[in-house]
Amino acid sequence: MARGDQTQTAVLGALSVMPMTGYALRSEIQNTLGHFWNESFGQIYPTLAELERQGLVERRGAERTGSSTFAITGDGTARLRELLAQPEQPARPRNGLLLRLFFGRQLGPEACRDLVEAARRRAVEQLAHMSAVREELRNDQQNTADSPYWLLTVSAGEHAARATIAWADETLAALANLPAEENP
Amino acid sequence: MARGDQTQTAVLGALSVMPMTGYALRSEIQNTLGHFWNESFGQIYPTLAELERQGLVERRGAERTGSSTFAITGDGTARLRELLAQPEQPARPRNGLLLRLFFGRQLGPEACRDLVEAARRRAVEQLAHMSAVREELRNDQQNTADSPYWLLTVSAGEHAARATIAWADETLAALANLPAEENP
DNA sequence: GGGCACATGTAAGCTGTTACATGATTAA
DNA sequence: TTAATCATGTAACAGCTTACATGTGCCC
Repeated sequence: MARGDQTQTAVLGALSVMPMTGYALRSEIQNTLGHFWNESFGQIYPTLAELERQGLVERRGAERTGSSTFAITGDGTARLRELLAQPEQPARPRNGLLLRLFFGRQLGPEACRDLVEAARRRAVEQLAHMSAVREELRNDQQNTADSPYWLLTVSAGEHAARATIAWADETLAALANLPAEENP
Repeated sequence: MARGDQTQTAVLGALSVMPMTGYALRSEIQNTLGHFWNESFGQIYPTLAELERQGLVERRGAERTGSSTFAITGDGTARLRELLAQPEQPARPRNGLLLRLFFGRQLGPEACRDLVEAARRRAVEQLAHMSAVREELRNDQQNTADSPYWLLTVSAGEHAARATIAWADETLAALANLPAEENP
């Protein structure tokens, strides 16, 4: 699966749930897929244009007013299934926190502690966000066929956040026992 | 912190542990930072050239034979500390597994199960790899000043892997109770 | 002498972000 | 009427991968 196809997958997938504008697409992806996916306008609009050219989505509503809704077509749904069945594109990891900690000797234990505390705070926030999404899903009577799958990704976010919190607590305890770096 | 600087951080950081060739740099980054960081030759060599130009690293050994060792300079160490102190560059998440699961209704429960099982296997492998690294660190009498920090990143990898395994087991149980998608 | 690991580098090209330009609609 | 939000798009650029070109040293 070429990299660019992953954006097509995300866009077609979101439109398979409901038709919406490019702008709404961005918000939805940010709010709902935010903890594991990301797309910017610079990708969404060209991708929509390309998908329209291929007949995989349809533009509805007045183009002249500058606001149009996109809907997935039958071909689009078929293409989506094809794309989803392709092997995952392994993401290249780039964790700035762990990079800094790895060279923490140069940075010193106090700065490391600050970084870990910040990471812990972000994880706690994420946990709260996941709870909110879970609640939303419970109260939403639409999309009952999709929601079991959505909950799987929420659960993944919760597990990851809890793991981060547990690790941060351990790490803070370990850092407290480390000597301050004597800057040579 | 501009994005390109992150590669400089990784390169300077690795050279702060010990001098080595560009080739060795790549191997070290892949083996030791592999679970949270990534650099390719296409970045490493230009970065080394740029760092040399700025006097942050020194090239030692016969250039003509095609094999030279790079060592960090005093200025390089200062620069490294400066870079490490910069705020983290938030990585844009792109998790192909969760993207597929989110649209799992289109993909069907069986294909989802295969994906989750594959992810579980990868996590089990990662856990084994982390154990091996831990063992290596225990037996290594060099770098005793750095190793406490290295262990923090190993621990992060272990927590993440265990969280993935726990999530995968829950998810597989949940998927077993889902009806197969009737393809319309 | 053949193959493999070590070693250095470049160039093409893709992916993705950011900043900008533009305008409609809505609420204060 | 002004500001915010909704909405669409483009262009420049940064970042990174991949493939290629090239050569050495060592072991079998």
